[in-house]
Amino acid sequence: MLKINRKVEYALIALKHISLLGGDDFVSAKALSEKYACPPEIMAKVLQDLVHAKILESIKGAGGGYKLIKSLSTVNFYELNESIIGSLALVDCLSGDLKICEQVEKCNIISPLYHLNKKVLELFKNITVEELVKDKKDKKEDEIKKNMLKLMRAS
Amino acid sequence: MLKINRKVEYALIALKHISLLGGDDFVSAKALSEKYACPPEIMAKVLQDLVHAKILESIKGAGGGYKLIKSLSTVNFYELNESIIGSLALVDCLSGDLKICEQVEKCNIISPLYHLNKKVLELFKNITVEELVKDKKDKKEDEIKKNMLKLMRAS
DNA sequence: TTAATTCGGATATAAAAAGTCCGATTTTTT
DNA sequence: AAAAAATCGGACTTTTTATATCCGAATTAA
Repeated sequence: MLKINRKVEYALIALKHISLLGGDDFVSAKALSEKYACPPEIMAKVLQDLVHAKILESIKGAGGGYKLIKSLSTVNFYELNESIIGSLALVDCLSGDLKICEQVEKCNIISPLYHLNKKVLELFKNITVEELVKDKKDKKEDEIKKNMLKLMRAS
Repeated sequence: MLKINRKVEYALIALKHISLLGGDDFVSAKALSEKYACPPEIMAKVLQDLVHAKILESIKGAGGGYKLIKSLSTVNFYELNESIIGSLALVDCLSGDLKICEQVEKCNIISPLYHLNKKVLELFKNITVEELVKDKKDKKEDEIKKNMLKLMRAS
């Protein structure tokens, strides 16, 4: 519940890698999937989505791959999500896809949810992807990784 | 994606109804489920969760039901979610349940996601359930309902 | 004693997310 | 010319999560 999509995580991971590369270097889906231990097909699809969104450019064929063609300071987290999974919303009746909800007529909480939904989306819109892939280590990161590794050893 | 849980919606719907009732009136799960067109068993479970969270009090037996025992101004939306579905997080590795993530060691985006996650949860913590069930009609609500009904007729 | 209710566990169904597979195309390298 | 390394995109399968249902027990008012 409230989870962001795994593909969006892969996108951030890939964009961080690619943005650190810089220049005219191309990186392939395969290389990224190996480096970050995720399924190559999914990484490939995510990168394709980013091409469609004009965030990356692709070169086909042997030696091909992807490079950045848009400054990540001009892409916000809301847009990134939309590029990959489509419409975002806390509840279906507020999503762009307008799924039918049988409860509408009886529903007594539409309006407050609309405002809450708006706030969350605004939060996402106010965070650039650049900020999310910025290369800053902090204690939090080490702490989280440490705890996770401990947990994994224990199980 | 990013959806809040349907049970939480039922909880809000029920709490709004119950808070408008006021006083010492009890309302049953069955009555609520009929009024708001949702499955009675689910409404019942949600109400039980709210009893466990000491937001409602229940009276068993014929003529029994639920009433409010806590001011909704003292319950925030984060707590409401936790009462009903447990730990909230944008990604599993940041949830209280600490699910194992095979990518941890390779992951290069933990820290920014930690901060984003914190912001969203803080947004939820800063909204009281009282605000969410406040009885204010606005144009948005009418607009949304109108669009939804049009959509339903069209299909 | 019966009917209406809460309570809680178990299970089933449906929907969504995540992952896999396949075949086509493009381009470089041999 | 052929082979290898890539992107591309559709279809499909599997897994997980969310939603819903079912059942039986306990409680209490009528």
